[in-house]
Amino acid sequence: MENNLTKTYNPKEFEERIYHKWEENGCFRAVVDYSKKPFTIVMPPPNITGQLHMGHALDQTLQDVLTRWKRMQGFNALWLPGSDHASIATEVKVAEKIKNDEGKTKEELGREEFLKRAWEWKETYGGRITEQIRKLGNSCDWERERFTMDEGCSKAVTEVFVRLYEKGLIYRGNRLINWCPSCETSLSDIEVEHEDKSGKYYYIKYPLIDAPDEFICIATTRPETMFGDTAVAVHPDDKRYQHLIGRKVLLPIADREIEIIADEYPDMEKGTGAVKITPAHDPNDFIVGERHNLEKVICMNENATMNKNAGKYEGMDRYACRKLLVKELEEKGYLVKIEETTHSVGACYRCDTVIEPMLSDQWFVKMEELAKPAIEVAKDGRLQHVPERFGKIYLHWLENIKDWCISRQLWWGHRIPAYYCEDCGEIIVSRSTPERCTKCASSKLKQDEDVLDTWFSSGLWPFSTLGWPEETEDLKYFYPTDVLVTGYDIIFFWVIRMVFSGLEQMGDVPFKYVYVHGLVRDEEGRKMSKSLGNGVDPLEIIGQYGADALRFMLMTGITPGNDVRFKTDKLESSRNFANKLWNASRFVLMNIQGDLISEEKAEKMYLDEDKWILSRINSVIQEVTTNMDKFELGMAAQKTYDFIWSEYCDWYIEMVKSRLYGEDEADKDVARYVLIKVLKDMLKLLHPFMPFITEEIWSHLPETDVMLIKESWPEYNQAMDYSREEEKIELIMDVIRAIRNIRAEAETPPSKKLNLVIMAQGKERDHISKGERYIKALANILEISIVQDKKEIPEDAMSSVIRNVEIFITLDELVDFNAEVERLEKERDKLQKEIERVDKKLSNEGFISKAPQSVVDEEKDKRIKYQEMLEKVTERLEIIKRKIG
RNA sequence: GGGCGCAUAGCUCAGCUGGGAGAGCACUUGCCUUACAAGCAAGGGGUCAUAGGUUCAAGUCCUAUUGCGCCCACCA
Repeated sequence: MENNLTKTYNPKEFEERIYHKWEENGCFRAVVDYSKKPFTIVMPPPNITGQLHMGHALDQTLQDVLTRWKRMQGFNALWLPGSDHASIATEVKVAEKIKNDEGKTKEELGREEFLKRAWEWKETYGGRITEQIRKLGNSCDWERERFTMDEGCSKAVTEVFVRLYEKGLIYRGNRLINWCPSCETSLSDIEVEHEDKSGKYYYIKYPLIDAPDEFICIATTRPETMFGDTAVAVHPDDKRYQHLIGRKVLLPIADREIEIIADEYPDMEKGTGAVKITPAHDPNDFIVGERHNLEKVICMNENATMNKNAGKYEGMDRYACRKLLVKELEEKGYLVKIEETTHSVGACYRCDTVIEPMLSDQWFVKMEELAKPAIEVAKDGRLQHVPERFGKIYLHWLENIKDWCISRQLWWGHRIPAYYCEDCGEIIVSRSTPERCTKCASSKLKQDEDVLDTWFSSGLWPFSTLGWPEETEDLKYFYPTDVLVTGYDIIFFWVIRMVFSGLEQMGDVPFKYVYVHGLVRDEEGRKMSKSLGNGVDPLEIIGQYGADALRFMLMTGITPGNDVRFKTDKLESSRNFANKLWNASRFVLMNIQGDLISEEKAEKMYLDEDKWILSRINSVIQEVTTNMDKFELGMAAQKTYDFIWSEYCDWYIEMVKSRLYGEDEADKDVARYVLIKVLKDMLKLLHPFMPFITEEIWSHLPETDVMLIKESWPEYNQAMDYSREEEKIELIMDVIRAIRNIRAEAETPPSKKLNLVIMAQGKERDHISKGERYIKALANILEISIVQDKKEIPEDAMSSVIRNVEIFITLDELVDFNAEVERLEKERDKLQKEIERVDKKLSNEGFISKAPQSVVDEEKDKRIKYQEMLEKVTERLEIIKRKIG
């Protein structure tokens, strides 16, 4: 047993040491063991693009709290860590770095060399991230660390691709996709962020071929796409245009003939009711084009410059073209008018460039069939969202799902396992590189240049990390995982993909619960972002306040699904709490020299306050466990905090001091026993939230050979339920509070010892006499006399009523009776008000007959209690009033 | 256009299945009391957004309204 805690909590002294100790002792390791139930969480793999931010700290702390808690509960807890290659995001970063360092573009460098640099990047930043995860205290099984592009995960990706292709669920198609002209790749629908922006409506005349003086007027926000127009559509019911259907117009500038067609698509109320149809550059127009078999004319290049179909505008950027084209249209009399408008514009989620809908050959996943089982599991409860409302969002999205474009024109990622025969054009999708074309036997095969959407591999994470497609023991034992913890911002990107992938490949949900948390916002409530520069670095905070304080700050006062605000205040208060616990532990350690007595021996000698604190921690254990079961982690942390500070420190330690400093050795032994016992339970309850400080204190306590991380979670113990006796100590506490109150109001220095007279009968008298020494110590009282006769009440005293107990404090100086009257009158008024309120309730027929008996009885008891108190206060008032005339 | 969330003390937020309003910080007063000034003790401060409804009883459930925020959607 050691007792060398420093005076102030200093996390730097032990956090790193303790983490090493855990790791060295394999505390985070989880291996298949059928004697225990598994509890599995796979870590949402952080992107290797940079370093951890506060969002990660929140996300991971939640997971670590759950993991540590379940581990203590006896589960075989596996928290599997890893990182994500983050295809597009990393590629952009690496390209930037190459540009800065070497002044080269990635094309100049070449694919192979570029990938080499990307792997170097991964080594550097991946390593940095794992170090950060360690600093947070996270108890993940490092021996199982994975990367979305490691051999196993890559194998899983190929396997899934091939399987889906063979089932006809992956297809290659020439469709309209979202194109980022800056990243020069396609994007899936959810990778496009829409924002309302102000723009202009351009009304343009398209003259009729057979009647050049007549024209049809269309409205568009993107005139430059007119080079891709292949029709003008009007609604079949639109009377204005009936006579024009089937006739042809001249596409101005482009000098091409296009037909006016009838289609349900145009809205007669909007614009002119006539719409230019550009199937290669607008998703709606694409559909109309399909219906009418229209030609699809592409008028832009991949970098969003105009192509040869734009004639003299070829090579010009789309916006430059727009400007000049409008000018030309105006000059030539085609422009009718320009209106201001706001419309939704889509931008790339990585680089914020306005996306261009483009017609392109891409790979897609057919979603309808895959979505069905994913919908089912959410409906039948096999998959549950915490909080529930996210289940609705999940369902709504799945029920309206569209095919998923999975090919990306990038280099960093899983290359698509499709090969094209240069002789016959056959497409071969294969697990390994084929040697010959399966159709014409040609050996001239070329692999698809594209890579897969990064979320394709993330979607397989819960089983690819456990060894799939091999049928590993791990997979059998740990899958399905238990909880997925993630932010609401990636439900669509990630959660849904994992669910349908898991159901399709594994035949079971990838996890039973989805715990959804919010974002970490800055002190002003703004989203933390790089562009605002308002991000807070978790490592800096850990350096300043310690990992435990950061973790606790993130865990308290939060509710699932809601955003958390980063507050320095809250951080300080968490750090102060750690310090409080630290010092309480120091106090305990200073007072427990020697061996502890046995439980049997202690049990026989418990005093009231021992029973009280034991009973209280027992209740707290029960409540906190219930909260944890319901994912109410913030509430669990709060209750633990309150108990430690307001009950153990503020009351129990203070009460026990008089015993520890007293003469009775047996009494001391019991106090020591209880102090340690309760402290140990507190440390256990707090450990998931503050693992470092609790483990450090634990190591100094007697009889702690097993590390706290391996200890079992405390359980409710019927034998420790002294709740019926709690009122004994609560009465003492009330008396002490009342004395302190009087003292403060009388402005008596706390150092001044006072004499106290208490009038009490029956069991209260008994309780108080047992608690005399605490009253003396905690309220700084010199002498207490407990009386039963009114005659013994000192005349010159201040008084207060607690239940049916009256206390009187005699002061050396004369009591200011006028002030005393005022004080008592306030007390009386308050009691009268209470009685009135209770009477109103009790006189309500409905209340008496319909409210539960226990509630009614409670009110009746109150009525009696208040009445008694009121009588006493009134009587006292009369005496004083008489006295001062 | 559809959906969701929030509105509680000066600030930031808790408040689970309805039964006398809470915490942290800030504020006032007094204390360096032998674990802790990163502390101790005592206090002030709230018609729980508004209006209805259900109920014996509503911060809590229902409806509507207002304000703020978010998500989804093919508004040419």
